[in-house]
Amino acid sequence: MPKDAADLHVERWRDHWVLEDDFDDGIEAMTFRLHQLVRHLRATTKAALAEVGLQDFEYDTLHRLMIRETPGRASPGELAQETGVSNAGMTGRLDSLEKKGWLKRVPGTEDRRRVDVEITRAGMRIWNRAMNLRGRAEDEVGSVLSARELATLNRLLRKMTLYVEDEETR
Amino acid sequence: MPKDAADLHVERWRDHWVLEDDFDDGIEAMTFRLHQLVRHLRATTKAALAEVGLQDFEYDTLHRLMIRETPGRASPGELAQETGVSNAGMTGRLDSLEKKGWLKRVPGTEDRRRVDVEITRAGMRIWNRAMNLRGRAEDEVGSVLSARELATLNRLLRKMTLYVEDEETR
DNA sequence: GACGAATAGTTCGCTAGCGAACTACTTTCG
DNA sequence: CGAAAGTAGTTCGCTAGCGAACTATTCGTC
Repeated sequence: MPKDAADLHVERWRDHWVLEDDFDDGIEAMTFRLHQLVRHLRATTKAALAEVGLQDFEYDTLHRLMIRETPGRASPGELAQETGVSNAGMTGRLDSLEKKGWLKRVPGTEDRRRVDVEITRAGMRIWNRAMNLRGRAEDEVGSVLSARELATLNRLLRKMTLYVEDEETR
Repeated sequence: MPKDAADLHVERWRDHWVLEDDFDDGIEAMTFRLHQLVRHLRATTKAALAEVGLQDFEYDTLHRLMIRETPGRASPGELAQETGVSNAGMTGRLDSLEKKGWLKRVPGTEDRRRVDVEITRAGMRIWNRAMNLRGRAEDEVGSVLSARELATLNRLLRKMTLYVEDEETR
């Protein structure tokens, strides 16, 4: 079986270190691979988005806005939470996207503290184009797995994400 | 079977959108979960590292320096490549770590363009403390899987990382 | 041996994002 | 009903990192 960078990493690890707390090689390798895959996905997504003139934080924001239960509409706080960006960071993102005409801020009607964020037609168009490109970039990595393997992978990942989601609601 | 955020995401996706290019739900869910898990791992690692007074970019740099084939010694260019940070970014990281006394820069002997980066005793001590804490944070997530499941997960992840590594050496 | 190309690392101007503090508004409690 | 507490979003000063341009050095070719 060919070795990837995580295998080499774990092997070197064993060669060089006597560790206070024993590390689970399997978990160490898993963590290494997860980071590596996400790093790759980010890079390929970034390159794909550049083709339509979007940066990844722009796409991320428009995408999160569009895939909500109320598509194309959210509050800044909701978007901040769903993207994992701080409220201040989301304010900056919205400033930038509003300036480019891809979304607009509307004062909340019932609660004057609130702002409603709405995507514009221009925003929907560019999001749509970007999404198709990004999907293809991701398909390349996923396509090395058979349908059955992909289902197994998702079942195992879900086991961890359910735990993570539970942890995050406490 | 309980549903995680990726399942809900894919379901809503189907409800709302007729898409130009068909998206593979399995790949979409996988991508969503990978990002979610890495985001969680980053957050838990960050919290753990704060206990010894390290920021994640500091730990990342010291860790990459220590797990090399030449532990504790590398060039800035090598570290930049292995961490995925630009040369300019790595220069800034090294500036900061050198200032704190955790590593030092030594002029290369054979090639005067080069700088050798070496970890200090203080750097090794703080890295060691941080690594134990980080390992425990990661173990929590991985421990929801059985040993057999972890092996299966790693086998499927490796299939993708081998593809990714191949792509990146072209 | 000289010159151009390539490489290693740094500097510079800029950006996306953060934490803390702020303003404006809503809710809760006495 | 008014004051205190809490919430929504923004501002501000700062940081980690980037791309481009730079300096210093090495290598390759003629």
